Amino acid sequence: MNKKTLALVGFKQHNHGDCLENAINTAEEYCIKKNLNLTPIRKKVLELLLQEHRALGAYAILAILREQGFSNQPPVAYRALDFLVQHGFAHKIEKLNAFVACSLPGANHSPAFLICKKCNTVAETQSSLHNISFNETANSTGFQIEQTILEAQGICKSCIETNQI
Amino acid sequence: MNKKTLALVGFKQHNHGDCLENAINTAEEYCIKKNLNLTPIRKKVLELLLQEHRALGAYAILAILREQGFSNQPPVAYRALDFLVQHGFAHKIEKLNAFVACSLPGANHSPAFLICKKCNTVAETQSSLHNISFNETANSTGFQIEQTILEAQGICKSCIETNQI
DNA sequence: TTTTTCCATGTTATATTATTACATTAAATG
DNA sequence: CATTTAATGTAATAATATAACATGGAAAAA
Repeated sequence: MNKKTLALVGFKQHNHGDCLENAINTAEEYCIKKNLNLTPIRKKVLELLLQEHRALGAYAILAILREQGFSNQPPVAYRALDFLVQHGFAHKIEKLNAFVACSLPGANHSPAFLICKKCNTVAETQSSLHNISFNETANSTGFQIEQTILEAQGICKSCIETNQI
Repeated sequence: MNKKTLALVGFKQHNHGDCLENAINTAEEYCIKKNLNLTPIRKKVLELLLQEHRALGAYAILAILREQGFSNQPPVAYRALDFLVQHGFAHKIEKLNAFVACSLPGANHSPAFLICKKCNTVAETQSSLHNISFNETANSTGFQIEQTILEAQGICKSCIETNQI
């Protein structure tokens, strides 16, 4: 139904079939190595997220799960998402109360996101490259950072260009 | 009830009575100058937020409003908060789905926050000082940023010290 | 001055997001 | 085989947020 072969990662064109397949393989290998249990539900949710380079709400995911025969109670989605987020396969976009697949799996990252308001694409980059000075400010007050959220909302290049026609 | 005279701004001690009074005065002057309507509800909500250097949820605010004789339907709180956020008197902390008074009023800022998980204090600093390289990354892909969210969660100095006893 | 418009608020209803608590099942461990 | 543990099923509800329409009152227009 959503079998695009070309989409956008960070607003860059790429072969989306490969992108998805690679990500799933990486996740599976990682889970084997770390002795994590990538159950059918968890894998399915990861696949759903990977099909989009957009954030999906828990209830959107739940609706798709139901179509595919899984139970459709909220905890089903939230538990799978918790697992994926906890192990770095997905991220929560706080601004949207929604979730995206991780685009930089394995990276020991604190991610940063660009969220396009027009097409809803979410692009991921490394926050650690950006927030050095923020960390320094925090440190200088003795504050110990555990998690940093960096999200920018705006309009992506392609939407700007499309609108200008 | 919550009449502390000493509290923390950005984890720094200060006279909180003055802090609150100054902020209200600044807001009132700004509203006169800009021809904005700082109605009783809006002013009350701003005062409630200013009394804390913590984030308050809309429903916590609503409960206090009710105690003080205002209507207690959700839109009452959300409208006041919308006004305050829109004009820079308050900010939404996305991570908490809650709101804080602006600590740097007037500054043409994009704010950044340090959120202490122990005491719930929220300290505000200027994001523009930090996210330059993030902006550059965005610009280089042609993405036009409209709003940047920068929030760090962790433990503040005072809570670290307290716990170590 | 009257009328109209606009803005703020009141109110009802409902949508959306998230969690708690307990039951059941299946796999892993002893 | 018995026991423990992890994952899932299920019901109920909590917490956050918005839509839609009614009312009131002040300012602007007539």
